[in-house]
Amino acid sequence: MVMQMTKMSIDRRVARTRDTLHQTLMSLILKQGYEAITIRDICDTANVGRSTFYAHYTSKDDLMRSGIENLRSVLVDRQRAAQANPGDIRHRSLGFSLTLFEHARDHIDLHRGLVGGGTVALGIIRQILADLVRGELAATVDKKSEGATPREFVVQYIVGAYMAVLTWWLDRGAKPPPTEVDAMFRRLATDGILAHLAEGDRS
Amino acid sequence: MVMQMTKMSIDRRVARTRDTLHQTLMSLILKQGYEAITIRDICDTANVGRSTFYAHYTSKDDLMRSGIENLRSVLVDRQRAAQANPGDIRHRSLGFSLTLFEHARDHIDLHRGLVGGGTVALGIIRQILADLVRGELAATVDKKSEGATPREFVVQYIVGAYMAVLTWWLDRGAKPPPTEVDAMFRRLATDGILAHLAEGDRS
DNA sequence: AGGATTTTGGACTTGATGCCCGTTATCTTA
DNA sequence: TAAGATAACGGGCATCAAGTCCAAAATCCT
Repeated sequence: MVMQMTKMSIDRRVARTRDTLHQTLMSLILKQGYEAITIRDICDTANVGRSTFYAHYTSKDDLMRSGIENLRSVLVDRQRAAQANPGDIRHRSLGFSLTLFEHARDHIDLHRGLVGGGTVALGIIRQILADLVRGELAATVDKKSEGATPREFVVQYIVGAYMAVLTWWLDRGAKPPPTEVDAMFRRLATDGILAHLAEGDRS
Repeated sequence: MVMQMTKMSIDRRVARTRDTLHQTLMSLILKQGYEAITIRDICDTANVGRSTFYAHYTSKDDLMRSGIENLRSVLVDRQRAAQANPGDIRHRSLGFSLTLFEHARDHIDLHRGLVGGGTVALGIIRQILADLVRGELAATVDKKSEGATPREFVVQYIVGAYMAVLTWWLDRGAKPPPTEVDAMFRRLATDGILAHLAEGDRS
C-alpha cells in the first residue's frame, strides 16, 4: 500500500525502540557518564540490535539531541507563563532561571549526567537558553535603546554566566535551594558585581 | 654516573621531541580541529614514532594540558601588573579581560582551534581564569562584606560569562577590537544588564 | 670513545564503528 | 484474522585507533 502523504501514525515497534533507546541512554548517563558510553553499551542494555540502532540514529550524539528536545518545550512553556505575568522588569526578566534550577533539582541525577558528560548536551541546552534569552530581550528592551553593546553579546554573556553557575550548583549537590541561587543569579546579572564588591568597601 | 638530585638538564632528544609534539598539535588544531585529531596524526605529522609519543604523554589531552600551561604565565604576569596599578576599582578589576582578548586576537587561529575544539582546552582556560578571578576578588573585596552570595558563585559567574563572550567574539572573527569588547564586558559585569535594558525603557 | 638513554618501527591485542543482508518477529489494514 | 508490509535481529565483515611491547639503531652526555 502506498504511504499516506501527510502523517503516518508511527509503527509501534519504532516508537518502542526509540523510547527504549532514550531511556537507556539516560540511565547509562547516570551510571557512567556520557563520554564513557558506547553504542554497544546502549544496545546491550536496551536489548536492541545494533543494526536497529543505526536504523534510527546515526550516532550517540544524534540520539542525545533527539532526546533532549522535550526539555525545550518545558522551558518555553514556563517562559511564556512568566512573560505574561505583570511586574517589574526585575522580576519579569530572566524567566528561565528559576524554572531550570527547579527542573535541575527535580531531575538532579539526569542533569548531573548531562553537565558532567559531553559537550553535546551542554551545547544544546546552551542553545535553548540562548533562544529564550534572545526572545526575552527582544520583548523587553526598547528597539531604540540600541547601545554600543550588540544584542547578541548580552545574550551570550547571560547564557554563559548562567550555565557556569548552574553547573557549579549541580556539582555542589544543588545545595542552596533553587529560589536562593535564582535570586543570587538575578541580582548579579541585573545589578552587576559592583554592587556586591562595593557593599562593605565603597570608597 | 649517578643522577644529580636537584635538577638534571634535560636530554636534547627529549626536549626536541616534546617541542615538536606541541607545535604539531597546535598546527593540527588549526587545520582540523582538536576533536578530529588522532595520535597517529600527530606522530605522522611530527615525524615521531608512536611509541615515542607514549613514552612522553599518555594521551592527546595530556599533551594539550602540558602545552597550554604557558598561557597561564602570560596571564598571571599581566594580571600582576594590572593589580599593581593604582586606580578606581572599576579599572583595576577584571584585569585578565583585556589581556586575554588581545592574546586571542594576536593568536586568533590558535584560539579558534582551542575553543572550537574539545572540552579540555576550554576547561583548562576556564580554570586558569577562575584562579585569577578568585585571587582578584580576594584582593579587592572586603572580608567583612561577605554577603549572601558565596564568593565562588561570583567567580563562576564571571568566568562563565567571559568564556562565552570570548568564544562568541572569536567566532565572529574578533570583529570589534579588543578594547571595545573589553569595555562591553566590563560594563556588563560591573553594572549589570539592567543598565543596558533600562536605558531607553525606564518604566 | 663508550656507556647510557632515547627513538624507532613494526607486530600484536583489544575494542569500537559502521555497514550489509538473510531470517524472523511484529504490526497494520483490509 | 490472514496477508503483505515493515521493523528488528544477529552475525559477519572491513576499518581504524588505542595501547603495549621489544629488539635494533640513533643520539646524547661526559
